[in-house]
Amino acid sequence: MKIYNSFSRKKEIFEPNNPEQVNMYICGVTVYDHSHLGHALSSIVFDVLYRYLKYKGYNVKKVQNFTDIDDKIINKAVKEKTSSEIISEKYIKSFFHSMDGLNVLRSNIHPRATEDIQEIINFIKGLIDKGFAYESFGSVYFDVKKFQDYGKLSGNIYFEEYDSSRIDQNYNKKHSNDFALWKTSKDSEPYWDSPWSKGRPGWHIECSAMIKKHLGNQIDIHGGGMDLTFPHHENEIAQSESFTSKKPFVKYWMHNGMLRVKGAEMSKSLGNTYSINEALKNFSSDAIRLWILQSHYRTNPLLDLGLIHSTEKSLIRLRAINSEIIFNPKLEEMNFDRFKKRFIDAMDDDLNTPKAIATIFDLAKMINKSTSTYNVSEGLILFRELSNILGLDYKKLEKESKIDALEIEFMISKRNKARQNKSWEEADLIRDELLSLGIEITDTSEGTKWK
RNA sequence: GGCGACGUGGCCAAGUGGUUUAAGGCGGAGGUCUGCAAAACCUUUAUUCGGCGGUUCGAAUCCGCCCGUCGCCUCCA
Repeated sequence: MKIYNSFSRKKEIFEPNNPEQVNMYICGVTVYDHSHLGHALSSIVFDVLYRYLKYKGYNVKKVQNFTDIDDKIINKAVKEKTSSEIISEKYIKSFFHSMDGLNVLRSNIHPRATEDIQEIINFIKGLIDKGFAYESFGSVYFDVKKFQDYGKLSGNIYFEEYDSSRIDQNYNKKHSNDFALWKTSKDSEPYWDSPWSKGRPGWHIECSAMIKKHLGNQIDIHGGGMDLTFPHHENEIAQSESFTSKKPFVKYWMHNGMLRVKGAEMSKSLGNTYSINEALKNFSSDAIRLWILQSHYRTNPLLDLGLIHSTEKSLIRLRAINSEIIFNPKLEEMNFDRFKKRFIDAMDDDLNTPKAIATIFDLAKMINKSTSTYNVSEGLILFRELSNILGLDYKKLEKESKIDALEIEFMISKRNKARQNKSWEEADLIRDELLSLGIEITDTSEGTKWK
């Protein structure tokens, strides 16, 4: 299997540090709002990676954090006259609701920054002891100039010359590009006791501390959005490699592309977001997953609800394969191995899900056209096996029916009477009426079906 | 200013030197089936890959120039 490593900027053969065990860490969300479709993109991509690695026989340990203490959470709590715990708890629940709705498997561990404060403090202490960090007015900063490799992931070395006006002059940092490990708290802000001040952790340190605690000094895969490459992931490398002296901290860096909305990145600060929970009211999880996975994960797709809608249509055929195909054991068995090979070859090539999906559509077509001449049971098993890797479960979008089943059956029998009398106009009228209620009628040799 | 990506049919999107005169999805056209539909299946829908040069026996795929679009560099998946 090959994976594109953002660090080397090349596709590399995937060989975990331990041949049977894969340790992966995915940057989670800051919980101050509902998760949006950009988060769905990232979560689905790494969910598929997780499922595929397990399919390939690895033991996989996946950890995804929650940043549950941060300026934005505090601001929101102030605005809503409540505590940051209540805010973060609310949006963690919302996150899980969204992820369950998208059929994203839970990670093995979902650590929260506030639950690992002691590890974070110990980590910072270690960095100070080793000379990589310094205290300043109760806050602690990482001394970027002490870490020779700074910039090796992102290539951003001379960024301090970019725009010094962006640096908050109130911080007492040695260099503009030093970043906070510990922030002293102001006024009524939440705080934890530390050797330096009552305060809270900086953003980047939690990931370093949690990775060390839950996965060890060196991990196989670290994933997240491209927007995190700098400064977040650059800073993680600086912290972790300085603390443990083990290099590389991460063997494979994976970054998904950013979902765009009419040219701009979808982002909470731009206010152009579309929440996952909202999307799930209008589209099935399969449609959202297929739409996302039909583009390669390193591209920046444009959000277009019409495209998700057309994906929903393409699912009709796949759902029918999953639920309606009847195979005949008396017929000669058909071999479908070539589809499996195509699928695996595609996924082995840096998760080429568009190609993998094309294989599933071709497999579906082959099953459909062969049912009367061959036993397609193995094709069906394979179809479900491959679909599962992509997290497609073929459940329909649950919409509350405005009409109950008995009434539908009554209308259908009424229509069939009309059909027997060859009163086609009346029959079509009833069909249209049912359609307007969201009920689709299909006349088959075994009678009329509806869904 | 620095780092980087991309430009493929009406739309979305794979493919990155020869089995590709370009996969798959949506949409369009015709057909089988049907009372008519729907679904399914069959046929069809880019001699062409932003433009111009070059390398090569051979390029959408490599190189150069030009045009255009976009991402990151600041909290963000």
